Amino acid sequence: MVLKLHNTLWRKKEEFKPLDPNHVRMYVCGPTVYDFSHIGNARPVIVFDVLYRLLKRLYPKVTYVRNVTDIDDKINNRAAANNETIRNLTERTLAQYRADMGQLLALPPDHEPRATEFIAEIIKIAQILIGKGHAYAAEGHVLFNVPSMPDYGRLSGRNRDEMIAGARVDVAPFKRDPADFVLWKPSREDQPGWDSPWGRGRPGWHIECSAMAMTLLGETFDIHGGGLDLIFPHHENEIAQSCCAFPSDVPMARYWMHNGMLNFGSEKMSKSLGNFRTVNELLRDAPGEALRYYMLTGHYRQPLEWTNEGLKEARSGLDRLYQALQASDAPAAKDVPLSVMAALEDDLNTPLAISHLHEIVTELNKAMAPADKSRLASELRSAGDLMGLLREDPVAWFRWQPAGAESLGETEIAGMIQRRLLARKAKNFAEADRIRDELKAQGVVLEDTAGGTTWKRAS
RNA sequence: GGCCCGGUGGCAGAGUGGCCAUGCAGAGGACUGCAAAUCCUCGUACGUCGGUUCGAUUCCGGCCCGGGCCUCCA
Repeated sequence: MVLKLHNTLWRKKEEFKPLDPNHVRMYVCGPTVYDFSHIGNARPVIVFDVLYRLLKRLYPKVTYVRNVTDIDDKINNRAAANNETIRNLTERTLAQYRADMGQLLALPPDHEPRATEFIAEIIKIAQILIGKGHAYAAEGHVLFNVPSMPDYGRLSGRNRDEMIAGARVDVAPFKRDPADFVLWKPSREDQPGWDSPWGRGRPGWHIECSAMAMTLLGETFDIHGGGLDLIFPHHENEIAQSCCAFPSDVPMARYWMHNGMLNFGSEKMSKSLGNFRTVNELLRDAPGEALRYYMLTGHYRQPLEWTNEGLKEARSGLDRLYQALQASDAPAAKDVPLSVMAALEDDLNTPLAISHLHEIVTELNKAMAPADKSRLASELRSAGDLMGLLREDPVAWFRWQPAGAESLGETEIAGMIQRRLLARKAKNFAEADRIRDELKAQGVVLEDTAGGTTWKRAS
C-alpha cells in the first residue's frame, strides 16, 4: 500500500513522496492564543495528529511543527479588555490550549514555535523580499507586491482581478496594488513592537509562518496543513512570501492539505458568529476521547455537523469498542490490521477505518477460542493506537465522570453490590432489584456476568 | 457577483458502474431470575430532470437546494 493524500494544489489525491524519505517534515497552522479553543479549532489538531502518527509509522523520522501566534491585534485588544499583560494572556491561553489538546489525545508536535521568537527571521525575509523587488516599504509598513509574482493565486485558484473585484476591504493609500498585503506594520507606543529598519513595528499575519517553517523545516518541506478557511489569503500569501524569498519549483510545501469546517446549526462554527462550543466546556459532557472519535467519524475534508446527539452517539460507539476490549487484555499487535491501514493510507479515511474497527469488534464478540479473542483484541488495540484511540483501561472508560462530579463513591457501590449478592443468593430478588434500582437512580448500572457483578456509570 | 465544495436509509457517515459499508436509534428473536452486554433477523438509501451504457447512487450535462472562501477565522 502507498500513502495517498489530497493536495489542494491540484485538488486531487496523489501518492505521497517525501522530499527526503528519511525525514518527513510537516507544518500545521496553530492557534492564536487569546481565548479558549472551540471544538472547530480542534479539528486540524486531531486530523493532523492522525497523519503524524501514520507518518511516524511509515517513515524513520518525522518533524511536525505547529506554530503559536502570540502577536496579533486580537491578543492586544483582549489583553487590554482583561486588564492583563499580553504575556500573561498568551501564556495562560497557551497552557489551556495544551491541556485541552492533550485531553483530545493529540501528541505534542516536535516544535511549537512562537511568532515573537522569530522576529529577526521575519525581518530578514522582509529584507530579502525588498531586495528582490517583491516588497516595498511605505509609511513604516512593508508590503508584499502581488503583481511581482506572476503565478500568485495558484493555491486558491483565483486571479488578482477577481480578488480586487470582490474585495470588500479598504485599500490603504500607500499600497501600490490593491492586492498587496502587509509583511510589517508600525506599532504605536501602546502596542507591542520591535525595532526594525522601518522603525518600531510588528509583523503582519502571514509572514510568521514563512519564517518559522523556513527556520525549522527548511525552505521547502513536505506537508503544510490547516483549515480550509486558511487557503486564502493566509496560505496563498505564505507561498508568495516563501517562494519569492527562496525560489524553488516547490511551492513552499509539496502537499497542501486542508480540513473542512465544523458546522454548528448547519453553519460554520466560528468565533465571529458566536455559534461555538469550547473544547473545555465539552470536556465536561464527555471524555476527550469521545470528542476525538466523533471528529474522526467524518472524513477530514468534508464538513462535519457538531451536535449534542452526535457526541452521545460517539460515546456509544466507543462503548462498543471498549466493551469488546474487555474480552482480552492482550497488548497491541505490532502490525495494524490491513483494512485499517489501507483506509488511513487512502487520504486519511478515518470513518472507513472506524467502520473496520467495528467489524473487528463483531468478530471479537463472536470469537469463542481464547487465542482468537486475544488476537483480535490486540489487532483492535494496534489499530486504535494508530488513531490515538482505545488506550484507556476499559473499566475506567465505563466509569468516567466529569471532573468534580459528586456521585456515589466506589467503596459505597462495592458495598451495595455485596448486599445485593447476598440477597440474590437467598433468592430474595425483590431486594436484589431494589438495590439495582437504587444504584441506577445514582447513575450506576450493574452487569451480572459469569465472572461476577461489575458496574458502569451511565453516560 | 467571482471561485470552490456538497446533496446517500430515522440520524450520523463511507463507498462503488452490476453483489455487504459501518455506527447510533428502532422492531422482532436467542440468551438472562430481572437487567446489562452479546449474537441473529428486519426496514426496498443514494436531490431532480435528461444523456452515455446491456446496466448508474456511482460517468456527463442542465436544474433545484445547502455550505465555504473572496474580511479576522481551524
